[in-house]
Amino acid sequence: MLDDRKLAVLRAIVEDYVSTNEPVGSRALVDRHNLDVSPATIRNDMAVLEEQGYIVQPHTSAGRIPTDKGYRLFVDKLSAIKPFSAAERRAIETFLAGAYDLDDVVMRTVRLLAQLTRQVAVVQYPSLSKSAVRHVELVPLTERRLLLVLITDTGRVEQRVVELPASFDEDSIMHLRAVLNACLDGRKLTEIASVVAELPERVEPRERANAAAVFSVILETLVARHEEKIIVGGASNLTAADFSQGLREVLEALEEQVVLMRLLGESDDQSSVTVRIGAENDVLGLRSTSVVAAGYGSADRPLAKLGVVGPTRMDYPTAMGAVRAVARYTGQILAES
Amino acid sequence: MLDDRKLAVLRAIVEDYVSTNEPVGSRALVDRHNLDVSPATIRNDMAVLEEQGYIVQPHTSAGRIPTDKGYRLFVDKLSAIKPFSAAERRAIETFLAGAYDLDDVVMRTVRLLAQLTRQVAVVQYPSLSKSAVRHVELVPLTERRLLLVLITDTGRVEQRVVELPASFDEDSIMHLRAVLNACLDGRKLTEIASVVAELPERVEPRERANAAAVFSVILETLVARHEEKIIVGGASNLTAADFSQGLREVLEALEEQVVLMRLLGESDDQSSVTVRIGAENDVLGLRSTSVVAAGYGSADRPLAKLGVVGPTRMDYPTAMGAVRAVARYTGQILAES
DNA sequence: ACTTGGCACTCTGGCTAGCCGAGTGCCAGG
DNA sequence: CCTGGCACTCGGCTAGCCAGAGTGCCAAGT
Repeated sequence: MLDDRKLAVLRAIVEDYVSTNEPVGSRALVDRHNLDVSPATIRNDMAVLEEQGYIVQPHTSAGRIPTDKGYRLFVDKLSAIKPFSAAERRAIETFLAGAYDLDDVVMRTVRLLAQLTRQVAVVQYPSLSKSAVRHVELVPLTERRLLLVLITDTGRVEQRVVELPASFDEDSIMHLRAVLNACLDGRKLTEIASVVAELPERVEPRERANAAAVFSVILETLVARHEEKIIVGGASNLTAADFSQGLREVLEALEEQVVLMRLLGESDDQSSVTVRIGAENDVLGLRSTSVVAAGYGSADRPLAKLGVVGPTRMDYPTAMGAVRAVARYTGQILAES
Repeated sequence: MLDDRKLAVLRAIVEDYVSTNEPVGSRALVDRHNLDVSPATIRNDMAVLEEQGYIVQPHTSAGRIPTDKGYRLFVDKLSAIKPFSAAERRAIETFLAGAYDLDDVVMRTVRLLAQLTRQVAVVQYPSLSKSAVRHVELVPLTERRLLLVLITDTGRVEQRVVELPASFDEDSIMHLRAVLNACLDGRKLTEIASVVAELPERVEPRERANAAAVFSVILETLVARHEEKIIVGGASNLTAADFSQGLREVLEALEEQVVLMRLLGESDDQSSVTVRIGAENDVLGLRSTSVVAAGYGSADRPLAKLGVVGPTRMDYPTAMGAVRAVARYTGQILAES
């Protein structure tokens, strides 16, 4: 259907358009890339590409620009992920290695990714549903209130206030704490539901009411609606690419945790880099953006996702390279701790 | 210097310009507000106001717009903070009351503030330096690593990884934990420095090396550089007001924690609402924005700051009203827990 | 002394017309 | 199948113009 030269033409169009942000014409193409044919030939090729929906012209007698479909073909067949040089990788590694806790790792990751790609970076905290419990702590707040603190093996710390039906004494808390730690330690959060169900038997009858309150908080807020935390950085990079449809919608979408989850979550393949182009993100308001995402974590233990969001007119090879490299190193850092 | 009518004119100019975003001329003024004088009179007044630096005209023969100095006078003398209706206050209260932990309170606050003012909202977490320790927890991670978790009375939870010089056993950790809790519980973080200095005496000699590592982490990361956490919301509201100087700078500034701290921190008066207009924020890049901020927390116990950032052309009375109301209720909610 | 109406002046913004250049599509010939 | 040529179509730029808004100043009125 499309011979080699036509594909080369498409690739050239994408590359030129990404770097210049201007519709690219037949003449410019033969000049910039060394295609050994005349502009007229290119024009014929472009006519075919347009007919097939890979490119369009904004107005009659302007150059062509790629469509979502064009970018898709480019990403799938015409480009290779740009690998990072040794120096760059070392820079990434040392930058991330300086972090002193999970919050810091995530913050550094998002900053780094934004800076490397000059796009908006999005990083999800290690998913609760994939984490295991390392420690549970109960801290008395007032007469009838406890602070439940749950620490996971990825270093994430979750806290919830528990309202108790009855007042409590130090001893019963100690006991409850011991029971919780004994039973939950090392368990994945996804397994906890069943474990907790059996717990009531293991506490004194007179403490059951309070214990039940604690258990239900664990189940409700930590397991059932396993809340995922996502942070965004580099929003100022959005101003560089002038969006056809308002910048406003994009910013709004990026403030919605739910939307972000969908953006990252949709990528099915856990290990490698996935790209969603334009309308492929069925999020209204992000129709003119692309998402490059990857999972991070060690191979045997995926933790969560991270990625960048930018205009469809994006330097995909570089972005994919950066996302892959950062995901890799972030996974490493977290595995070590 | 400025008689009553001139002040009224300035007020009218500010109000009109804020609502229309267009330079306001003498005719429009007499029409919209019921000043019982002719446009010519207004023109004379405006000439004086311009000479004194309260207003300028963007080009010859356009209307006038207020200068920073003009807004300053308006805020100080010509406007009253717009109080919220009972219904509005009730809405705020119920919205905030639904929160179930500190993170949630802060998140709701920032959302609420952004929505009420249609500006960018900025909320600082309860300041560590003003918090007291409620509980300290040590969780073993690996052979040589501990996770130090510190819970404050404002519900804030801080965590740090501690690298130990020697391996440890369960007992020594238990002991250290007990010592820490006994000595630090209830202490303000600012007092801790002196307390920690005396601690080494209270641990067994053979545990001193590890204990010292823990102490130094407490001092370094929690006390010395008492890190303040700030979150931002409603950035999409920036797109409404088209900034003279790039939106980019503003977004960049809002991503810098340090800058945000300065913005909020500068306000000296703890209790009431303070306003910084344009160049009064000596942050480069925020020269064309104003900051309306207030402290929150109960009267006897200030916790931190919150506020909104918007174009100098801002509805100050409403913004001040919203900031005051939200600060008040957030303070209340946190005092209760 | 302040206010007022009148008047001349100065801009900006929008509109139109016209030109240039870039780029295309098509066609006939190699 | 490629190529050069050619007519055609637009977008963007410039120039010129007009209308409208707004001002500053002045002389007269209260």
